Formats: sequence, structure tokens, C-alpha cells
Amino acid sequence: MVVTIKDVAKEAQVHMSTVSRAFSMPHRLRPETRIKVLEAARRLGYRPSRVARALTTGRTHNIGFIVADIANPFFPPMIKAAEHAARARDYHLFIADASEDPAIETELVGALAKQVDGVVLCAPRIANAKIERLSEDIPIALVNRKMAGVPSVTMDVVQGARTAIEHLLELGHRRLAYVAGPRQSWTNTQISRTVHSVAEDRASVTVLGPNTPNENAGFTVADAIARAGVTAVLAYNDLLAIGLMEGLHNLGVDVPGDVSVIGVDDTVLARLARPRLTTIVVPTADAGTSAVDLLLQYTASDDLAARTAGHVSLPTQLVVRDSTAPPPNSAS
Amino acid sequence: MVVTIKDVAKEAQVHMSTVSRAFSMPHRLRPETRIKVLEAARRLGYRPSRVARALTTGRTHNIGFIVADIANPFFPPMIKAAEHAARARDYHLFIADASEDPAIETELVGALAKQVDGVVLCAPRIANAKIERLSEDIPIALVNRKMAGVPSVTMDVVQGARTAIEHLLELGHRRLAYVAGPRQSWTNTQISRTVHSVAEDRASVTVLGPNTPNENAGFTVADAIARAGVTAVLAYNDLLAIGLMEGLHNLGVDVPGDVSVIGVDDTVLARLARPRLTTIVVPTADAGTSAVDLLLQYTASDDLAARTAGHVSLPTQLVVRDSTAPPPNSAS
DNA sequence: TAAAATTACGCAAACGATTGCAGGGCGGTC
DNA sequence: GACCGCCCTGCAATCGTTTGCGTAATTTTA
Repeated sequence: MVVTIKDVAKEAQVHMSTVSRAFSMPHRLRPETRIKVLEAARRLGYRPSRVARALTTGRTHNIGFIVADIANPFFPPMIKAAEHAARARDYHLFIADASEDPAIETELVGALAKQVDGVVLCAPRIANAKIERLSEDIPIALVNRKMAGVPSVTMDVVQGARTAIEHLLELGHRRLAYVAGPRQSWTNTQISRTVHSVAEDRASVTVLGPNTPNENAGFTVADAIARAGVTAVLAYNDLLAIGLMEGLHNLGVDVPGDVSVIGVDDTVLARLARPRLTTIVVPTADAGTSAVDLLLQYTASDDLAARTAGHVSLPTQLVVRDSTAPPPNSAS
Repeated sequence: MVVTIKDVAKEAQVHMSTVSRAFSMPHRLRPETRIKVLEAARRLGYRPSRVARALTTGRTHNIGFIVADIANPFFPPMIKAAEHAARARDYHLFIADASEDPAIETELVGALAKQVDGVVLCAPRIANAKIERLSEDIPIALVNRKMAGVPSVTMDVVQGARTAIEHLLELGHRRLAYVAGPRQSWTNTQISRTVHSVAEDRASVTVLGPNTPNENAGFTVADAIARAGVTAVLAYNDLLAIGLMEGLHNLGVDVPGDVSVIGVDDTVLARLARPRLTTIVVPTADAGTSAVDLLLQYTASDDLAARTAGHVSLPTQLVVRDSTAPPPNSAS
């Protein structure tokens, strides 16, 4: 029913191995036989079986791509870019959604391991130690996490958070809050540290969290923010920030009149929200592309000892919109 | 390096075939040997190779999932649901992004065909005839397209569009516009027809398009809308609607004061946009789940003749928010 | 033009599982 | 107590490629 290499061999009156070579090492064939084979293949509509090929070569030409939550608008552009990059190199992408759960995440790399050449973990929620262990079984590349010996791409959120806080300080804010994300998130740690170190003795900072990074959690935390007596807040991501803004609006707290809000990611939502959200732009698409590049580059060398784990750090920047303003009584 | 069925066989002192059976047909084994094997497998950390298994059985336990544009917020919830549904049945998902291009879409199913048991085409942009041809090579399930002999799930957008238009008519609008989506989109055809048939002699309807279904296109079309002298518009999807609203705002046209706008999909964006977008809610997640269910059910029977292509139609409904109001001089 | 070097291609053994077939052991029946 | 049948497990072919090895064919070199 399906046409195999053997059919092509018969059609072209050569041996299977010659057909195989016509595809994988064309230059080792006499031009006329190569043409004869390719012609026969075309005639029969032959497509090599990637499965069979994978079995002998040990390379599936597939990549696993695990994200915390596909529905979080932070990820789709990254997935899209990664998928295109992979395809350009004749790779295909398995997508899996870990539902923000470390256990599922771990399980997923195990499940995928046998049918991919490597997996990229996006914003992983699992511990470094476990990643280390997993990466002994299968090449792993990380997005938004940094680990020695593991290829990774991070977004320089420290830089972004620094300018964000400086922005708030310049506006005159002295009582800040950080609405934290998931505890296991590397980005969360980075931002949190930066907020503290930049504010230092120039402003107080209250931390609220950890939170699941979605709008609901943001909405819920609004109450605590209102009571915390802060005039500005940086949220772990846009989703939390937007939920928070809704929550505050709901409580009659004006943004940015009473409280300024800054998000992170610059997802589509940020421009749309009212007030338009001041946020930190992160290059998600670039991250997706770089991640598959690094992974492929890492898996390229066959002897494991020689493997070199590249790292790339992507710049971020603050985009000021309408959700930030001077604190309430700064005019008085 | 990797542990194979042979290693387990040696460890458990049985033949490979016994190991194989311990997994695929446990009941055919004496309990003690089964335990012995499973125990050995566990000790060695054995995981069957899905690749090798695929080669003999002919079933990869993978599904291809092709969407027009991952970055369109319409798709992520669908992908997420589909991925979860697939995983629950021990299937994995290949995601591919066709970039709204029929040629790429066709190419993708070809590329994926050899390593999946079937592919679901979401909101396909390719012609029926071609789908028909493709589905001879590989089982296909459709989302938002209906074809005899091909499993499919559609969202009853006719129902949704009807109520949307009725809503506008009730508000008093008499000059309507439909901002069309991609020509090849089945949904687009459905909506367009419905708009005409419902409006009929109760209102005029201008069609603008086709358009690529993104915000940019919506923004661009604003000018034409402003000039068309219409008081209400239904857009092919939320993206177009939101872009249009921005464009109108930019031209000093008030929504909904001067022009009412309705979208389709109820993506996250609809609630966030200002004014909040009146739109047609479509059950994307259900569609994702149903699609893989139908596909798997379709591929279940081995003899092709007996295959039966199921179809499910999912209900939609209008959610009225702030982007619709009576036409301008209805008060005068 | 014969020997040497190279090239082109066939042969067959993998890769890691599944599965129809068959044989050995054991219990039940007459 | 011999025979029949079932249950359990081993044997080996198979899925569709790749690839090291060898040999025949061709080209290069002297």
C-alpha cells in the first residue's frame, strides 16, 4: 500500500541501498543512476519513512517542546518561532503542556524522550537537580533558566526589571510591591532579587505571592494590594498585572491614579488593556528560535564529551504606556 | 546505552517476546513471570521504544495538528485541549503552523503523514478537493469545515451570526457591513451567507474583504468602513474586530456611538479591548477535544471500508458587551 | 597498456520492537 | 494410563531504512 524503498529499487532496477544513497549521499552516485532513482521515486510518489530511518540512525528529527501553559499568550509566539525554525532544519515539534505542574513536566520529558532528539523546556517549573538528572537521558535546552552544562536562552529580565523600578522611583514612588509568580520560576527569582536590590533603601518593597501566573490570581491579589498601602506594583507577568488592574478597578482603586502597575512580557493583551499596560518587552520569538538552534547545535556532535552547551541572553526593555504615573499626593 | 527489550529479557531470564507480551498482553502471561519481567524492567528503567513499535505495528501513536496561525489567540485553547485529550489516550501531538498559506498546509500534511496516525486540520485554508485527495493517504479530521466522508467538528457559527445580526437589527441598525476573513475559510462562507440571508430586505449589507484575519488588516479596513456609511459591522473574528476598533478610534469614529462592532471567537482579547467587544462565543477547547476523539475513533477500525466519519456540531452564542449600541441618530 | 587507485554499487546485518507459529508442560477426561 | 487440549513461552520473520564491507567497474598513473 505505501511505497517503500524496495519498490523504488525495483522500479529503478537498482539495489535498495542505492536508493537510500540517492537521498542521503547523492554525490556518491553516478549522476545518471541518481537521476534514474530520483525519477523512479518521483514516479511512485516515494517518501522515506522517518520512523524506519529513526530506528537505524538513532535520530528522529523531532524535538519536544514543553511549555507551562499554552494558553498563556506569552508562549504562542515562542512556539510559532520555534516550529518555523525547526521546520527550516527539517525537524518537527512535539508540543506538550505541563499545566504549570512540575510533576507533569517531568513525566512529559520521560514520555517524549524516546521519540525526540532533544527537548526544550520553556520556563521550567522543575528543580535544577532534576533537570540535571533528566539531561543525562536526553539533551535538554532551557528557556528562561540558566544552568551550567545545559544549553539555555534567557531573557535579560534583570535589566528590564531594573529600568522598571528606576522608572517608578523617578515618578516618585516610595512604597512598592512585587506580585510574585511561581516559586519555581527562575524569572521570578531574578525579578524579585532585582526589585529588592534596586529599591534597596530608596523604597520599601512588599512581596505578594507566590501566585499562579494567570488573570484570576491577579484579580484575587488586588485586595491585598489595596490594603498594603503601596503606590506602585510590578507583577511577574502581564496576566497577573491585567488581572490585578481589573481587581483594583473593581475595588474602586484607580490605575494609575492611585496605584501604578507594570507587567512583564508585553503580550498582545498589554496594548489592549485599559489603561494600556506599561510592561517589559521580552523577545519571545527570538527565544524560541534560539532555543531550537542551541539544542540542535548541542546534539550535533555525536560524542557526548565534546558537547558544548551554548548560552544566549536576550535583551529586554521597558515600554511605558498608561498604567504608570506619579503617586497620588505627589502633586500636593 | 539505552536499555532495550533484550536487556530486560536477559535480566528476567526470559525471551524478548515474553517481555513484549508482559506489556502488550499481560493477561496472556503467568502472573509470576509477568511480575518477574515487570520487575526487571523497572529495575533497568526500561521504556519501550515507540519508534520501533511504530515500525512493526504501523501505528505511531502520534497525531498531527495543523493550525493556520498559532499566534491567533483562537487556537491556543484548542491546541491545549487537544493535547490533553491526546495524552489521556497515550498519543502525542505534532504541532505545525501553516501561516495562513494553503500551500504550506498541504506540504505539512505530506511531511507529517509518515509519522502520525492521522492529522487534524484546523480551520483549513485548502480546497475540499485537495483535502479529499490528502485523506486518501492519511486519516484526516477537520475543525471548522464540513465534508462528506471526513470526520469533522464545526462550530455552529450560523446560529451565532444569526443572533448577532438580529441583535443589530433590534438595536435599529439598517446599514450593515461584514468584514470578511480568508476566502478559503469555511466559517467565512457560513457567516457571510448568514449575514445576507438574515439581513435580507431588513437591512443593506456591504462586504469588505477578503482579509487576513489579524489586527493589522482590521486596522486598515477602518477607513473603508468609515466611508461606507454603515452603522454596524460584524467582523470575521475578534482580531479583525479589534484592529477595526483601533482604526476607527484613530479616525475619530466612536464605537459604539457612531458604529457598532461585533467579533467572533470570544478570545481573551474581547474582554480586554475597550470598549469591551460584543462577540460570538465559540467552544474552541471542546472543538480540540472532539477533533482528536473523532480522529482516533475514525482510525480505530483497521479495515478502511468500515470506517465511519463522525461529525459534531458545537453550539455558539452571542455575548453582548460594550461595542454595540443603537445607531447614531436613532434618538433624534 | 598494465597496475594502482578510486569509484559505484550490491550484499546483508543491524536498529528495537511485534506476532504467527509451534513445542513443552500440565491438567482433565474417558 | 493414554490422549486431548489449553496455557505458557520460545523461535524467527518482519517492519523500512542505513551503512560497513566487499567486489566489479572505471579512471588515473606510470
